[in-house]
Amino acid sequence: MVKARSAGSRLLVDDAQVVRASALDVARQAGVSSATVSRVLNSPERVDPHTRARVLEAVRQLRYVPHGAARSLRSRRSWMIGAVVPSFEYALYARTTSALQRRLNAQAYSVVVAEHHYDLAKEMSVAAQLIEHGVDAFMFVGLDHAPELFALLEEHQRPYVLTWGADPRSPHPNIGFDNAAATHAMARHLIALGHRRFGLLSAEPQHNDRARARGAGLRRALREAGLSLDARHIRYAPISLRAAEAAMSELLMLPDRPTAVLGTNDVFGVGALLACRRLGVRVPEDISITGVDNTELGETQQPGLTSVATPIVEVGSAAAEHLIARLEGRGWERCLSLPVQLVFRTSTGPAPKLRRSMR
Amino acid sequence: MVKARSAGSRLLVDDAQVVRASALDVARQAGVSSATVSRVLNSPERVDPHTRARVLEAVRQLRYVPHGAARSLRSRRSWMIGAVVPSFEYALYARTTSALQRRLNAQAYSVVVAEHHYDLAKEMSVAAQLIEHGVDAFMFVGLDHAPELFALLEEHQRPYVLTWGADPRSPHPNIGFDNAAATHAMARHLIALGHRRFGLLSAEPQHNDRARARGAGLRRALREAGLSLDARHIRYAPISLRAAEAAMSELLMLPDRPTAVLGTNDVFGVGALLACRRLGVRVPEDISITGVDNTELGETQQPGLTSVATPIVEVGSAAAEHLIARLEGRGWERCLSLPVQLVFRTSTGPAPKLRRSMR
DNA sequence: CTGTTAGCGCGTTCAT
DNA sequence: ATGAACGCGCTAACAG
Repeated sequence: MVKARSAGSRLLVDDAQVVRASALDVARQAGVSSATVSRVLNSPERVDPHTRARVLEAVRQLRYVPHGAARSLRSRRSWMIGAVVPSFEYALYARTTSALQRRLNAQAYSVVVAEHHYDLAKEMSVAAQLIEHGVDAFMFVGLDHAPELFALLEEHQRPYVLTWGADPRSPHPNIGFDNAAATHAMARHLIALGHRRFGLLSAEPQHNDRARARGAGLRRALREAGLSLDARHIRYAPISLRAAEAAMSELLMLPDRPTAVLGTNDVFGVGALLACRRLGVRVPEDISITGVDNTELGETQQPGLTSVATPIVEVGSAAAEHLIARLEGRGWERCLSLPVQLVFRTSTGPAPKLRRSMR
Repeated sequence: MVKARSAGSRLLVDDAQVVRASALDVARQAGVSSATVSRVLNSPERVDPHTRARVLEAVRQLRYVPHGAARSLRSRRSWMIGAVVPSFEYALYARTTSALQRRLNAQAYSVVVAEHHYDLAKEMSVAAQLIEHGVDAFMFVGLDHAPELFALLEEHQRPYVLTWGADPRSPHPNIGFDNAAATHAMARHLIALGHRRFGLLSAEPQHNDRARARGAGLRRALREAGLSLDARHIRYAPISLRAAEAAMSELLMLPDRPTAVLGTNDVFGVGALLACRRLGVRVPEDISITGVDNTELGETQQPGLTSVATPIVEVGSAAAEHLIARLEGRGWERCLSLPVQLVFRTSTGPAPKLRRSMR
């Protein structure tokens, strides 16, 4: 690469720009000092309108782009926010990230994303990497995280917000919804339909508070109805259609298989539908299937998957608001719980044994 | 915030760390100079194993995290890569980004993502924002971009690679697949099944080379078969199930509606299936429907959506390889075209008029 | 193999 | 309202 600029030379408008223009170049072009250029960009009201116009014209001519690293080094703010999510598959967390980004971009923040593929140690290391890159604040998914992660955030004084879960008693700021209430309501609905034998299809609950809370909601509803969940009717699997379908197939082979199977998200629900389809089990006549998160994947199945609509987009916007408020020194809430809503479709119906008597 | 460090004081291991440790702190702790600390971190082989061990121990004790902004400012590399995609919805581009990130993270790069929602002016402005943040290189989706974008990249000497399209004659490095060939092959398949009246469901082709190429592939196959595409059988719509369903409903209302409708991606294909379902049109008996990209959304429909598998994950990995090679000064190819493959499911069948004679 | 020195580009004093 | 001078934390260049 050619070094086109020699010490003291002026970078004229029509120069071949092999080196990017600096604030000093802009200053010379406008006949002011670099301090004034900085002021025009960061606190324009503190500079005379005429000089301001001259500077902005020079900025335009030289197509000056401030050097973010230098700015960050000096001002100790990078205007970057880290979003650390489990995965982009199935567009679940991606939709939250997208909403976060939309809101933050409007305030000139950029979003740096990283996936950890449901590995909390990996989550810790990507967060460290992002801190090194200087991100000002973080959004994480879920309430379960490595203690070392919180220590790291504390040590580096980085604001953060946990999402996709809501716990008023948590010491960590969180914005989400009541995962247990979602499945609790769903289970009550199924119990009212006469179901007594339930199955659960879930992600591994260890280190995954969403899966754990969603399972707990089901268990609580059953307990309240004097029922219980047979351990043989529980299957944990990775979050993928294939794995969910395989797990559901196992449940269907059981001699006393459940009449209602609750998936802790729509991927499990749809995987269950696929298994039923392949094995010739009729839904909802023979068995009822439900999901959580109300995705288009579930909505478009036949039968349509009964699910719980979770406010995953709103969570992203609210997380952005929260972080902006903190970075600007404004007040903020420690916990925000947004409502969920059951969405009834045709994958649920009366329990088989009771069909006749309920008609 | 308390300033815990006074000039010249040593930051001991058990100090309350209110200020993050700097390379100088590590150097003092290890009894070396800050330059040696830098060397241990950036070219460890150039430092004596004993000193290296002492430095690393100090790094560990002080939980030192290098200051990325200072490093970027000095070394003129940020170790950040920008990934600018149209959208995260439907996990299409998200899967490519995810693969890119997986590969780049392994080389200590972080990925900064931004969406432009199919707006090339917005794309230009987010790219400028990312340059300001100092990203070293870019991945973009598609071959169509604002000329100003390329000027900006050129001016700032940022390597970039275009993806999801392959054009050997393009001056811009690109990694993707032959979008026209995908729909061309699909159309030939449908023609062989006896179809003569085709419909096209597509994203707005202006400024969207994928949509344009996919439409062109269909047109070419028809031309080669002595057929043509009736303008009334073409519908452009935003990429969403709702919009696709509405557009398809219009086609179905036509007196001489097509017997085969090609969606330029699976979202259009599934939207078309939904419209048929709602209006009681049988697939594939009354009409054949196809998509592109072979998503699980299409795969799980009934009937399963015939589609074209595009190597969107491989494109992400290859893009990462390409950028790493360039950033490390190694050689690289200007164009890489990966193969696509038809995936036959049950949304396609013989054209209605020919059913009897073909059996 | 290691230390000294200088400066990356900006924002922020403190002057005027 | 504007300019001069300094330093953020790090790494490249050079010397030893």
